[in-house]
Amino acid sequence: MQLLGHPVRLQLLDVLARNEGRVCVCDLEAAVPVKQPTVSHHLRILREAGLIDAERVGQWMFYRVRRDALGALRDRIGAMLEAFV
Amino acid sequence: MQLLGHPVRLQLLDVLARNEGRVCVCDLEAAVPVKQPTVSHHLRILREAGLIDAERVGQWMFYRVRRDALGALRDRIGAMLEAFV
DNA sequence: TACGCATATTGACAAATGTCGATATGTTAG
DNA sequence: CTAACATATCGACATTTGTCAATATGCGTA
Repeated sequence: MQLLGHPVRLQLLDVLARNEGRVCVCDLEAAVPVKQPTVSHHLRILREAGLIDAERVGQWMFYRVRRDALGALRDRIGAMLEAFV
Repeated sequence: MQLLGHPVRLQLLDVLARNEGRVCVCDLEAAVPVKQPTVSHHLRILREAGLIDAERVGQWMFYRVRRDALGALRDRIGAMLEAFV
């Protein structure tokens, strides 16, 4: 849950979700108010959580959302909140 | 979002959601692995976020979930995640 | 009034998290 | 092979967040 509690990570997910295909780090970096090492840091967190995955293409790394994982997360969070309502 | 990112707050919400009426701090304290001042701290955070509210009854404070607010939060989070999927 | 109880607040400290500069790793082009 | 580029990792530091002991506040009772 605290994965989604950071604005930079939400922005990254947002950009990745909008761009159907893959996005390189350089583009993500441009979309977010932190420097490149920090972008890599957040990308790693998202990747280790299984929400995105990465693929090397030439000298670039391309990331994309795992819509299945995000769907499952949405379901889990929805169920949790539903139990509170 | 980071409101829901702390286990103690989730436990508090859980207890409050289960008990339809009101729950006093002493009962909440028993349900959670932190000391009383910390419970008060988290309760304040939840209250300031509008997710619960408090009422004084004699020497006790009774808390209860605001199911409307949690419903609204669920909807907002759901919509957000839906946009990512 | 004074005492005891329930909760809140304060202040200090600890732990977790975020950030960045410097540098390492891997890639392509010449 | 070397240079230039893209990204990752490291290490130090700053910020945020969580925690608790001590204390304050508010209420009921004698």
